[in-house]
Amino acid sequence: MAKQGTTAQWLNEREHRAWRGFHRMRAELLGHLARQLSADSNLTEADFAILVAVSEAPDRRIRARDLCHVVQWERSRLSHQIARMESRGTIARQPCDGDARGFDIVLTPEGLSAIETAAPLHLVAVRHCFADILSAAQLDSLGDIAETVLAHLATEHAGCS
Amino acid sequence: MAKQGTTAQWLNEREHRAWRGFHRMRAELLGHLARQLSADSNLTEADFAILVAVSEAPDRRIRARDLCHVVQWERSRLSHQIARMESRGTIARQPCDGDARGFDIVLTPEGLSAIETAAPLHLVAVRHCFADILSAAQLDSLGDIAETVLAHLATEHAGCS
DNA sequence: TGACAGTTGTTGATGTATCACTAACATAGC
DNA sequence: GCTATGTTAGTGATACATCAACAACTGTCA
Repeated sequence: MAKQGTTAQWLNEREHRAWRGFHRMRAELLGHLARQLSADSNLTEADFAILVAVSEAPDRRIRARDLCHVVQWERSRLSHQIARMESRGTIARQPCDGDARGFDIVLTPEGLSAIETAAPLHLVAVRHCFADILSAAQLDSLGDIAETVLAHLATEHAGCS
Repeated sequence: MAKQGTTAQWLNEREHRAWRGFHRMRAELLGHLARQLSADSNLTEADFAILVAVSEAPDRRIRARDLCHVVQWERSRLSHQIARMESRGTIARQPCDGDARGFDIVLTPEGLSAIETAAPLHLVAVRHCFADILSAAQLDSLGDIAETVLAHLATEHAGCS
């Protein structure tokens, strides 16, 4: 690996442990939950997120544009995902009145039953591998850490770059 | 959303904050670092991981099988990544003596210069968005949390399921 | 009207992840 | 030697993510 005259300290032991740990936790934990979800309900994480968002919307119907904001995805990513889920029969597109450009996304009966089965199972998995094995202090600390990092990134983006 | 007679407590305020925070931190932080890396060095995170691993191996040469262990990837995932990087000219495959099945991965001159440029820039980014904005206590706590979760998942897998 | 900027959503190319499969090898028994 | 069995190595098919380019519609303003 290279070193440059422009300094930039290497990570010390503590920093390195935190960074590596974060990476490995992310990889293993999310991988585990995704496999579990797929085995239990034949849904992907993406499917699950969309189904939850639609099922929580008023009348279980939401315009694609608004769904983008709820799940914090880009339009294109949502468009591809919607197309896949439509072909699998969990959701459907319906015209959106007042604006011929847009579409409303609604749950099909299959989609509704899928999310009603999957949600409690997924909750148990999150409890089992995450919430129940960490202390209150650890949960608070993780919340603080995330808040700190996210706030930093937000100011970063606000100032453009 | 469904509730089932089989209980399964919903996440409380503290648990929910930690879980949502972890998810959003992962998405925003890793997304930011990946964009930065791509802009600075025209490398993906996967490219970076492989180049680091190869450049740290003895003689800057490592057998595919061993590289799998170093980066903790599945063979198949590595195989695809190697093919892409070979086509982009950052690494090359060479026959491996003693075993006609395997091959060694080596850096090309382009690959070497890419990693020597990228590594210090990436380090600065990790410092700036992560290591430098968290306290020592927070770094320790995150390390502990990751260790706890990973240890739990390991025993989980050890006992099969 | 009609030009035009902004919004909404789709598409295609490229990159990435995972599963199921085949090829190469090792070892044991005949 | 020659099969049977199991392991390791790598690829192909399929699904998902991201980016850039595009098409369709809306509202505004001349």
